[in-house]
Amino acid sequence: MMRTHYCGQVTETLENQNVTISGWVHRRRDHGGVIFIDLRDREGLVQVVVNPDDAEKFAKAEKVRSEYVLTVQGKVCGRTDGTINPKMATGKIEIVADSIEILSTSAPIPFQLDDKVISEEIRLTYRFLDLRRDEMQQVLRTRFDVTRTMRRFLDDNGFMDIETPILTKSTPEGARDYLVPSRTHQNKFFALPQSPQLFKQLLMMSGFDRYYQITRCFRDEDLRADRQPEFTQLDIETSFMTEPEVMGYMEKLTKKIFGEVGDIHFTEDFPQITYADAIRDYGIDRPDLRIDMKLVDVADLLQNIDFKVFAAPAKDPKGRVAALRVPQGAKMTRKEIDDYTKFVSIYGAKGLAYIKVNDLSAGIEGLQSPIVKFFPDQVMAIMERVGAEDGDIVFFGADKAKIVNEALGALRCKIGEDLDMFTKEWAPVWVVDFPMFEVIDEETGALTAIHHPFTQPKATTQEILVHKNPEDMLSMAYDMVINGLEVGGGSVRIHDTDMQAAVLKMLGISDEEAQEKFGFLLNALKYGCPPHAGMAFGLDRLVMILAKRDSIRDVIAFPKTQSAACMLTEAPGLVANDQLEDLALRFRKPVKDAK
RNA sequence: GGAGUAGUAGCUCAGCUGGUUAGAGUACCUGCCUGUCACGCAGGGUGUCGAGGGUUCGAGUCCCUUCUAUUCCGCCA
Repeated sequence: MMRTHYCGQVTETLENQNVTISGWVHRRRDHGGVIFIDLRDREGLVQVVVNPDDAEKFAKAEKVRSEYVLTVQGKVCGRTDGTINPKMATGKIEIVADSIEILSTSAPIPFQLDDKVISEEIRLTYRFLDLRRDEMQQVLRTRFDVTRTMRRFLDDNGFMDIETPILTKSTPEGARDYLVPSRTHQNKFFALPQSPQLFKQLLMMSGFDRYYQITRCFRDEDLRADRQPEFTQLDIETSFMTEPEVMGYMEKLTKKIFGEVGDIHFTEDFPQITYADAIRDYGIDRPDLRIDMKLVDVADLLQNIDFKVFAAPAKDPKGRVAALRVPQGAKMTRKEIDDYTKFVSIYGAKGLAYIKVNDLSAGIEGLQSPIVKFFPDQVMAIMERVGAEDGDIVFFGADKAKIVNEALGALRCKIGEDLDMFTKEWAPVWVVDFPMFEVIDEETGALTAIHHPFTQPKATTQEILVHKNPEDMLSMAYDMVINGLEVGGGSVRIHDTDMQAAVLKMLGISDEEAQEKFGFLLNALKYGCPPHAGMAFGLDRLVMILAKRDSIRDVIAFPKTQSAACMLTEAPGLVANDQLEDLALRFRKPVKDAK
């Protein structure tokens, strides 16, 4: 027998019993006449004592090194006063070894498991060792707790887990697809799913009412701390449910996950904010509501001043002039302001004007700023509108609305973080009333769907077709945002052939293309489609915030690097020529060399 | 595609304005040690300074190119 108990579970309740434990040597302390071995398994550590009463056993203990794998048989003994280790869960006892078996030796490992800093490059190259670290063991356990809670909730509420294909069809719009060449259909390709979107809609048409799946999705786009080329979604779809009903279920599920896994209890309904309000107040469609600051429009006050930097965007219908008041920010140094100026330049902002509020009662004399001289008559009205108080600093953004929103929106979070302006630990919010379309080409007016082309607009089919400003049309889409992170999104889907055709038409997708790319869906719509709606949660992101990590790489067992490579397996790799021949593929010059 | 940061011993890092034989902690190896728990003590080995090129009497240090990791912009319904 190799194990009667997990190392971490041998406690004083087992005193005087004989146990067999197996695990890794976490540390060995050799005192010459007695050897201590901390043995580790997934449940924790326990101290093994090896006495020199048996030469063979002792010789083995002397040979043992870190990360050897052992089976130890011995008696659980209470420790005497003074040798108890209160830092260990098993510190009141130790196992006095009767026998030791070395199951596997280990070369010295490239880093120590309790090193506080290890470069990510090394961690990912030796991920199997990195995952031995307690931190990573905990994170993966949290991840499992989350999926288990999800499954329980959904099972209890009549949802069915149904699998959908991984080898599927490339669809237009959206992200770049990962492609898989077909051997049996040469020169044709499968695509890995960006999400099971169309399949889950088809399942609704098949009558499976309430579906869920914890499934992998693939998008061949550049990576970020919260974006991997393959990531996991909790995918959900329901039939015959209204928008509020679906959102209600999703909110309940979310509360359950946070409650059970994180001991974080959201007692109130998640607030809802419209997309338009989110952009106006926070400059972004996934506001971090832990920070109280808001953007304030001041364009109307500045249209007729001589200061072109402000006046021009103030008059431009596509421009925006907004202020961000930072309470007690006037103590910022010149260098800090310069750094923030540099920060907003990332988003295309050409500058970052500011006014330090030293003494409001002194009027304009009490303001310190390089720009007040350009609009002395308006400045006090602006101070009043933003609610300025002594000791504040007010930043200004003036440009195209998109630039102002992104720059001040990002600045808001950055300053909130730098000055530790968080007013609460958790801030969930629903963002609703997304626009249906977005203009992607100013010249041609070409549209793209903000959510996806199967989202139901808040309009009739007729209205869709004759809408003069399609970019003003709203959709029945909703995002769940927690602490400024989009953790999930969904929508009510189109369940009517004509409406779907109308939306595709607005998107400039021809009948032929629509037929070729998702004719199967359009066809299915003809045969009795229930009203349906759903949502997808980003599992990695949920786990990331629950585990308080800054990157989803930390909550994925084997993640990819920023260049979408796996440091452990060295994927992607070359393949044999035969394999290419089977697929009727051959190399051409890499795009880089061809230039 | 673009901007920033980093790359020196197995690991984490120091190495200033260019100057002799590149250091520290830790790991590792050897010896000693019967109560440690990051055990202790003594001793020991150690490097393609990411790679390539250049400037210089001389480059870890300066310049150029490049690779890798990472953060962000673009991109990601």
